Amino acid sequence: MDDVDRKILAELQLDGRLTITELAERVQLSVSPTHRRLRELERNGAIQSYRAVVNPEALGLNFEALVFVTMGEEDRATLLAFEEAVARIPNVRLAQRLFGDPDYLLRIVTTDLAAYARLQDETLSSLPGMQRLTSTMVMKQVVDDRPLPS
Amino acid sequence: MDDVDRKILAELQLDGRLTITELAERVQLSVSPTHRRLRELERNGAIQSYRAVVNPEALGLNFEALVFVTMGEEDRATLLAFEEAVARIPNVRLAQRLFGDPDYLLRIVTTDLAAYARLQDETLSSLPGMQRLTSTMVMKQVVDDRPLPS
DNA sequence: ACTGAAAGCGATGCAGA
DNA sequence: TCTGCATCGCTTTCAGT
Repeated sequence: MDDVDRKILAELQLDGRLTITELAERVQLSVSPTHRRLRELERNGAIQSYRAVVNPEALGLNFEALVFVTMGEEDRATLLAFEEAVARIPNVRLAQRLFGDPDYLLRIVTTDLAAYARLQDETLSSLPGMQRLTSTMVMKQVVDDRPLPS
Repeated sequence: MDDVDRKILAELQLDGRLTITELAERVQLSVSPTHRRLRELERNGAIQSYRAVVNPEALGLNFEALVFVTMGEEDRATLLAFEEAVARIPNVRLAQRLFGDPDYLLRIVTTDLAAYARLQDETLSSLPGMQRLTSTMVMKQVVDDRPLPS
C-alpha cells in the first residue's frame, strides 16, 4: 500500500468504471503494473466491491428516516437475533452498533411516510430485544455518502 | 422506468463493473437495447455515479463516530454557513439535516480516537451556528451501506 | 517491478426488421 | 424498439529488461 495504490483507490472512489488505460494515465504508470496493482487491491480486500450509486427518487424512494434503538436485553444471543433481523429488512441501508445510548442507529428508506409508518408498526417495533425506538425524518442530504478521505 | 430498467439498476448496485454483455444476459435482452437503456439511466440521473467501495481499514481509517448537532441559531444564512463548513471537512462521509432535535447528524471517519479528538476540538466545536455536539463511537457495522431496496 | 506488444473480448454505432 | 453485425478500443497475458 504505497502512494500509487492510494491514488488508485482515490480515483476509483470517484469513478468506479475508469478503464485501466485511463487509470494508468492518472497514476502515471503504464497499463500492466496498474492492472496488476488493481487486481491485488481487489484480491486483498482493499476494494470490497463496485457499485452504481442510484438516485433513490428514480425508484420512488422518497422518504428517509433515522431510527435510534435502545435495547432492553443486552445478552449476546439477543443482540445477534436483533442484528440478524435488522439485516433481513431490505429498507435498512445502514445499521450500526454504538457505544453508550442509543445502542443502535438505523438508516431507513421507504417510498413515503405511510410506508415507513407501516414498517415501524409491523416490523421495527417487534425486533427481538428492542426496548425503545426513537425515529427522526431526514429533511436534507447535506453530504451524501462521500468517498473516504485520503 | 420499467421492470427492465429496475433490474439494470439492481444488478449495477450489486456489481458496478458489470460488462454490458453480462448485463444484457441478466436482463434477458440483447446488447444494443441494454446499452441504450444504460446510457439513458446515466443521462437522466437515475445512475448518479459509479464507485469503488473501499475498506476504510486499508487506508488506516479505523475510527468512526456519529455526531449529533444542535444548532443555536436557525436562520437561513447560518444554516448555509454551517452546511458549507461541514461539506469542506473531508472526514465527514455523511451529513443530514433532520426534523426535530438534533438538527444534524454527521458520520465521521478518522484514523484513530486521537485524530477524532483533535478534529472535534479544532474544527467541529467551532462550526458556525452550532450550539451543542453529542458524539458516539461506532462499535460495529451491522448493515454496511446496502443497495436500495427494489 | 515495470515496459511494450499481441491476442482476445467487450463497447459502440449502424443497417434492417 | 428490438436483433445482428462490424469496427474500434480496452483488457489481459507474456516476453524482455
